[in-house]
Parts: sequence; structure tokens; C-alpha cells
Amino acid sequence: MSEPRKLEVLRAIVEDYVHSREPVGSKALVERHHLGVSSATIRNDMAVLEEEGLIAAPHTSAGRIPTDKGYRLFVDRISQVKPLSAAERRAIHSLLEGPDDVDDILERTVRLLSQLTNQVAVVQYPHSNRALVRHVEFVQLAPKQVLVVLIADTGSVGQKVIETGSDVGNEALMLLRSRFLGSIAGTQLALLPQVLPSVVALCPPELRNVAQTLANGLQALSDTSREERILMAGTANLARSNVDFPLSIGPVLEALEEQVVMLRLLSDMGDDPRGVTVSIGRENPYDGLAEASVVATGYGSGAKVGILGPTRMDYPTTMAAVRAVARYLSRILGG
Amino acid sequence: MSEPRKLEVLRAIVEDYVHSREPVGSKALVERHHLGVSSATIRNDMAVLEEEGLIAAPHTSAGRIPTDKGYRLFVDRISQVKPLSAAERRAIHSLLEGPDDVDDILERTVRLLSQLTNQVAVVQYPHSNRALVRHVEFVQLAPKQVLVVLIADTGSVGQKVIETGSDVGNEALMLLRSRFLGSIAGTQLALLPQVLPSVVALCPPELRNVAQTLANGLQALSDTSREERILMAGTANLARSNVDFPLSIGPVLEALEEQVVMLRLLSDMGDDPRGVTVSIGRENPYDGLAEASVVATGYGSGAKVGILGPTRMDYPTTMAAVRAVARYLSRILGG
DNA sequence: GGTTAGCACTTGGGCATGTTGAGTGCTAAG
DNA sequence: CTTAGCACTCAACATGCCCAAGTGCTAACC
Repeated sequence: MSEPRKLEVLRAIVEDYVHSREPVGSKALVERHHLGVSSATIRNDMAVLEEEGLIAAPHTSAGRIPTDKGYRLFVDRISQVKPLSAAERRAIHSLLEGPDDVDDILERTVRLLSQLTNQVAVVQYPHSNRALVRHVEFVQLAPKQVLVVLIADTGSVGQKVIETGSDVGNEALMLLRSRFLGSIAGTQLALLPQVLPSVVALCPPELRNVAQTLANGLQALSDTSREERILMAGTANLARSNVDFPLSIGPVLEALEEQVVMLRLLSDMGDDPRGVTVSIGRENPYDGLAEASVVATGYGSGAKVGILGPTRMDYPTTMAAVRAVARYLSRILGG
Repeated sequence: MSEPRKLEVLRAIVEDYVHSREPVGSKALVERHHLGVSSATIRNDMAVLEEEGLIAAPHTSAGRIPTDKGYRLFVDRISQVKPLSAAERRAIHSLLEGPDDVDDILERTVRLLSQLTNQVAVVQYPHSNRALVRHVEFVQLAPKQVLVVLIADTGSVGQKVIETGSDVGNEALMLLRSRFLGSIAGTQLALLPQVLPSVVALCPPELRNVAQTLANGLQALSDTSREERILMAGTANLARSNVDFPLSIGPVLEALEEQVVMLRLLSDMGDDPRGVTVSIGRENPYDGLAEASVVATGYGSGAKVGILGPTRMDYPTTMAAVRAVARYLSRILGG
């Protein structure tokens, strides 16, 4: 049996199944694709594919459907990225226009991606490790409550209310503000842990406690700031594509709601040199996503964009869309 | 026929249907509820109820299910709010602990509410009309880009990137900042539209253009600030409760994703003096929610909290939960 | 008048049975 | 290695049947 044809058969099965949603049989296969052989030969090939765990039959007299492993092989070795249509390119281009506000851009991106792919789109807030501290503000909200605001030169703003053990006077707060600002303005957010202690140390002893608390707050802001948040759109697509599997949609929605799960998932997916990374079905660490695949890639300086959908999805097109969107996103937001 | 019993029958039908999910017949009714009459009598009553459009039969030989109108009557005149269980009270109480950060509180609230009711919970960011301007910051991001930050004394922070037509020097920006800050610090956000123009007018002529642009930005921030956003949780509950109606879940997810739709919906629901407002099925303006009900109420100074679920829901319990959560929310966040 | 028992009638759901068609695996020949 | 042929399997569909739940109606009852 010829190895190339075997792959060709797998490819045909995947493609047919993806858009018919029905197990595909040997006869239908030879009709729709002009492989130069008869259905009997295909049957033999399919038997082998099944033995190798690449396809499976729901029941005896049904056609075959790809397994997770089958999709994996398809994605890795067979499929080639499909170019986007002109309309799609245009839609992405129009992202370039409009306001430069990060929030706006991300929101529009995630919507666009969900429409492009008909899946749930997810985007992580951009990493701002290289971002520099632009401004620091301490605002007294209540006697023992201070709002700490950290503004980066990227335009990202982090805020947090912290409790100061004791009552800080407004003048003291102003003093601390200018101290902090003077010392850390212009430094990278990522370097804050190294810089902050010395600022605290230089404060007058009676303010040192408060200064430490504030420093902790700033620290926390720089860590968890916005890059630990995600935005998503198109959850309704889940209902559309899964009319036959209404069962599995619950766990998927749960996973999507748990930002922690999604962040974990996204960051666990290494960066494939080929452009996009795909995680298929049970390859996913989270059980609720056993019937789902994630197609994602990095953009900017390491944050992720991607989509989530049923394992039975059109990988080539989806991968193309994700890749294209990520590229534009990188371009707009800069490295 | 006695009017009170008729209502009693409707109540019984609603209650049974809500937790059995099956049309309820006359015989089952007399068995489960000790109404002092026979099934034949109930049948007569049911015929009347059907005539009045309060209940309907899916097909000839099936029991009856409540119509939207039936639920409406039930909610308005029959049901009495069920007291929460001790465990539920405890869960809500524990909201009082933990950080005072508005975002944290809202997030925990919405999660709690969705668990309490097994529905999708929605909460609108608190209205901050009474909020005072605490701080204003202009940060230059690029030659023609300025980040405008508006901080209120409630701890809410709004930010927006705006394009200034021309290049503003840093000194000019600092000047403008102190002008604005001096004039509007301490004023209510709601009053900004009246105050801002005079600030602009007092600026040196060469800066007036920029000042106007910045003022517009501030204006926009105070309008749309955060009260125009909503937070939600528990979308997975949709899948759970709707195993039989997998069809309708799509449109509902769409509606939930459109913050505009939800905001409209929430604000269209007047504030019922009895505590909570209910919008049932087709009473909802949005078509996708024709099979859904919304139970909501105001908290704090006018923002809304509530839940969304299938028309077939346990209204008394749900209403109790929403009301209780709203009360605690008001207490924590203050009027 | 309201209530009730009784009864004929409707109808969806469950079940057993039969039929069909897609699809397989195997074998033997090319 | 490929292919034609064939027996076999099995989900999906259809058909017919019966049953239980439920209704609406009528006539008697209090």
C-alpha cells in the first residue's frame, strides 16, 4: 500500500467529515475525490488507518470519523494553510483604522476573529513587560484606603484599592507619590521588583510601613496587571455548531468563564515556529474541553490570540485566520 | 367557581411545572396538592384558565403549562417571596468580608448570584453620578496621542486614548492638567458638561484647541465610564437547564454578548416598589429572549443586578436571591 | 350553582417488528 | 497490490399496535 495515498485518504476523510458532519464511507470517498482507485482499495487503506488509531467507526456499518490523533496528523503533516478570501483580508485591514485605544482594538479584533472563524475567539491582553512606568498616582479614598494607579507608556492603566493599616495624611501621600514617581518613572514594569525595595528603604522611617504597603500594591499591579485578563466573543457560535452535541457545551462554557483555565491553556501552548499552535481534543489539559480544539498563536511580545471550537473544525481556514489576525495585531500594537 | 381556588390551581400548575418540566394534568394536581376537590372540578377550572390565556396545552391529551401571561399573574399576585436558606444567607454574608475593591466585589457578587439561582447572573457597574472627580491625569503616549485618565473618589478609574490633532508639548500638557485639575477636582462627574467649557475658555488661545479635545475626552469618560458596562457569570447554567431546548440557547448567548442589549434591557425595567422587577418571555423587547425571563433590581444609586433564565424558573426563590444580593451590594458599596 | 362521577375520545410515547441502505470485511481472481 | 463480488451488520426509518394520561362532556348530585 502506498504511504502517500494513505495520507490522501485521511485528508479526504477529514475534509469531508468536517463539512458534512457525518461519518464518511469508502464509496462516497471515491466519488467525491478522484483518487485513482476503487472503493475496495480505500476500504483496505481505511482498515489500516483505523488500526493506527487515526480514524474510528461509530458503529459497525457506519463510515469513519477522524480521531484526535487523526486530526493531529492532518494538522501537522497534511493540511496546508488556506489563503484568506479577499473579503476576509479587507475585514482585517479595516482593523487598522479606527481608534488606537488598546481596549477598542482588542474588542474589535476578538469580534472579527469570531466572525471569521465562526468559533469562540479569545484574546489575551498584550504583555507589557517592555512597557515603562509612565505615571503613578495615589488617591486617598477613605481614611485607611488608598487607590493605587499605575500607568504605563503603552496606555495601559492598572488600578487597585489597598488598605493601609494606619491613616495616612494627604501630604504624606503626596510626598510618597513624588518619591515613587521620581524613582520608578521610566523603568520597565518588569524591573519593579528590583527597584521598589530601595525606594521604600529611602523613605523616612515613620512612613516606611505605608510605603511598603504601597510598593506591594504597585508590585501586584505590575504582575497581574492586564496581561492576566482575556477577552472573548462569539460564544453563541458554540450553540450553532454543536446542535447535535448539546451535552458538551456546558463544560466548555464553564471553562471559558474561568479565566484562569483559559490563561493556563493559552500559555501552555508553546509557540509553534510554523505560526500557529493547535491543541486537539483530549490533548487539552482541561476535561471539559475533551471535545474541543484550540488554535492559538502569540502576538506582540508574547500574549496570545486564538479560537476555541469543536474538534471537528476546518483547521486550515481557521489557522489562516488566526495567523492573519495575529499578524495585524502585532503590527498595530507594535512589538 | 371560586376565584381563590382558580388562582390556587394556577399556582399549583406553575410550581409543579417548574420543577418537573412536564405538562401537569388535573389528576396529578389533586394528588400532589390537597385542594379539597376532585379532578373533574380542576378540569373545569383549567378550562377557564386556558380560556383566559393563562395556561396552554401542548397537545390535546397532554397536561397544561403556564403561558407568559400565566407566569405574570403568578409573579404579580400569587407568589410570595421565599425566605433564603441559612446557607444562602451565610454565602451572601461572606461577601461582606474580603477586599473593598469594587471590581472584586462585583465579580464575586455575580458569581455568587449565579450559583444561588443556577442562572446567568448579570451586574451593571455602579452608577457614579454622585461620584466626585478626584484626579485627572494626562499622559503623553506618542507625539499626537494622549492618554486621559479620570479618577473618581469612589475608586473608579476611566481611561481613554485620544488623538490630538497637533503635537502637544509635555509642558503644555502639564499646564493643562493643573488647570483642569484645579477647576474640576471635587465636582460631581455628572456636572462635568457644565463645568468643562469654562475651563477650556480660560485656557490660553494657542492651547484652546487641544484643551477642547481633552475636555471632550473627559466628558466621554464621565458619560460612558463604567456604569455602561456589565459583568456576568454562570453562562454554563444555560446549557444545564435547557437540555430540552438546545435551540434557543444560541440567541440568548448572542444577547448576553451584546452589552448594549443587556444594558437596554436592564434599564428598561422600571424599579418595582416591591423590590424586584420581572420581565417574562415575550415581554422582553429582544426577540432572542422570547423564551427567557429576567429578574432584576436596582442597587446603590440606580445600577442594576439580576439574573436571566428560562421562563420556566423558580420565581419566588430567584426573586428572593436577587433581592437579598442587591441589598447586600447596596450596603457594601454604599448609597 | 357549583361539584362530581363516569365515560367516550384524542393522542403522544413506547415497543415489537420488518425493511432498507450504507457500509464493512473477506475472499478469490486479476 | 488492486479489485470485483458477496455475505454480513446495523443504524435509521417505517409501520402497526397498545397503553396511559389527559381532556371535554353529560348527567346526576348536594
